[in-house]
Amino acid sequence: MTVLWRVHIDTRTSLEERMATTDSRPQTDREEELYRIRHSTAHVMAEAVLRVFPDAEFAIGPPIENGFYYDFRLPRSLTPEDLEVIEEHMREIISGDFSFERQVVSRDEAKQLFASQPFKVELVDTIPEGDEVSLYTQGEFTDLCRGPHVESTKQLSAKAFKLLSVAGAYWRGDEKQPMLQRIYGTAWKTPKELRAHLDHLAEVEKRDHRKVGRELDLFSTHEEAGPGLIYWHPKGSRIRLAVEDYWRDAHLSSGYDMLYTPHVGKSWLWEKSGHLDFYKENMYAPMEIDNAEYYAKPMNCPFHIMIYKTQTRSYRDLPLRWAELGTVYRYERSGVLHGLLRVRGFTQDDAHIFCTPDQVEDEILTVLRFSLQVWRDFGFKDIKAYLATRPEKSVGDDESWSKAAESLRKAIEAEGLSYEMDEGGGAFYGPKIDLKIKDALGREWQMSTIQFDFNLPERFDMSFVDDDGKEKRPYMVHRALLGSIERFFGVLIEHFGGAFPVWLAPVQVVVVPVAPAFFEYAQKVATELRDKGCRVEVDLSDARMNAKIRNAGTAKVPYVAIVGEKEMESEGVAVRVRGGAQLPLMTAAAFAERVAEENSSRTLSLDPA
RNA sequence: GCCAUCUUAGCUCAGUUGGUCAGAGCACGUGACUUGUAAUCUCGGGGUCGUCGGUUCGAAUCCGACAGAUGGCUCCA
Repeated sequence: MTVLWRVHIDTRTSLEERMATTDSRPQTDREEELYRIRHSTAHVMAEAVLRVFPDAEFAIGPPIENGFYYDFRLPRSLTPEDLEVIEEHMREIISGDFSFERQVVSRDEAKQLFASQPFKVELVDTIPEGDEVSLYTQGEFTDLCRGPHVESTKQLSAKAFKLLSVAGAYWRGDEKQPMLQRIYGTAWKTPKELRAHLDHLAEVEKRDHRKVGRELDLFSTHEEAGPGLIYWHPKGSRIRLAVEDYWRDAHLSSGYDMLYTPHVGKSWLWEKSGHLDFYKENMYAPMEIDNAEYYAKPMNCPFHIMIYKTQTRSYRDLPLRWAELGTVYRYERSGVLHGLLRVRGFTQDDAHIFCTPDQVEDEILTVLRFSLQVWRDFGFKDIKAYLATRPEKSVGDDESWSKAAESLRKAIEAEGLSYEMDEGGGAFYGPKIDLKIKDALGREWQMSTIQFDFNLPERFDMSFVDDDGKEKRPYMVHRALLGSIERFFGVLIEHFGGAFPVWLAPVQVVVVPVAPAFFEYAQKVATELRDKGCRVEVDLSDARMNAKIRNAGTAKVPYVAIVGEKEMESEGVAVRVRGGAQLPLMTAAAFAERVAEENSSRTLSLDPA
């Protein structure tokens, strides 16, 4: 309720949260088995912790995606060395072949048993009336637990788990509650699966956009100049330009108009919109100009509405589709900032659609279809929708809500998208569709959002004149496809691991002369490529050819055009494709043609064929 | 914001118990070499060891505060 329109939250998959939170049992046999393994490994870890810290107080320890965690209150902070000791104890316990014994007790018995465990006592009281209170015991450790577990520790593998990290976590996730220490671990059926998972984690680390961004000289942040604010370097900016050029073209040819609006607005605007009531804690402090308070904008919507209201709008004018790459500033708590994915200043690829109630269904379908096309063009094919409906506290009448939600559902089904319902998960001002996009490493990212707004048109008293001559309230839909350009860039970097397709690559071709004698010809080739619109660099340094090729490879440049005696004679180029493949000798003109074609068709793969 | 960890040259990192410990590789500059598909060699410049304060004869090293970064923190048997 405190948030009017946020697309910039929940940077990463909520899969983990869902597994940890929902009551849903695992779907498949394999999931069921892993669930038991992880849950049981968590108990084994708790027993190991108990051995090291006899005074430990235990909170909760559920299985999560790929692993498990357990929260404790301990007499001192854990160190990485502690994890090794705990792991050692765990291996010992696992090899001990202890069985997991289930036992049902009364609430009073449970409370007595856990007299020295305040968190457990609290948990007993949260078990719904009528549910059994069950305990699981293995070895010297007994836990209040719903189960299920493996039958015995011998069904766990001492070589298929690993403790990964220590983190702080509030008891019951409430920042007013005590801070506990959480140990995260991963557990699998076999050592091979564990290795595969650890390899996956290594790959994720390798592709980290913060690392790749520095290596490829794409962007930076500066603590002296303010955290969470992104500096786009020339190469990063070049990629952004390619993204924005595409974005603009796609919007213009899909019936959108473009807007530019100010970066700040007087307090009147934010009072009117309600942001100062509901969103103030996320806004930058006001600056005073001529005795008035101005705020840096956290959202673009009020500005677009101002433009809407400059004229009396007729039903004949609608729908209006207004898009803006609007840069907004939001105060994010210091602990949540993360590279490009969670920042304090960012550019939304924002749009607002104003339409009549009759047009809503078509508009929603069109905007959904459009966003799917955009994602496919960037090489993301695995997309899932989440349809969020009316929460308890909300504005607007029932009819509008159900009509809006219905149009969202119809659009999803018309596009054949798989989707999940998020009942009551809509914003207070309207239902929405969120799209989650899976990247090359199988991670889900929440990027696009399509949201109805029954609040702002009311607050700003927006209207259009209908065919019966009466003034009516237009429907307003917010939508962002890429979300924020910064965050999209971060995901893009990790999706491609920095090896961008030609149409996005900041440098598409590096021309490498084999010796200074061919510098002139190399420049001629570069000019020919440049004339065809290719982004090309010539390496005229006095480094050796091998070093030049290596540098281009490290920079993940798609093509290296090598020129020497043979090429000069035939006006050709010897092209090496990123990854090492070699194209057949071709003329410089033919190569330029090829790159230009890949550029304009936004080819994603780099096939030598 | 809260918990933990971290902060040494542009980057990646060494620096044993506080006492020539301010180092290496890459990058950068210089000179030589003039090369056919992932690193040629030479020499050189560069850091008040995040900031401020404290302990000590002496601090990159120990203590505290602050800043930033990193891993986490809705509900949760």
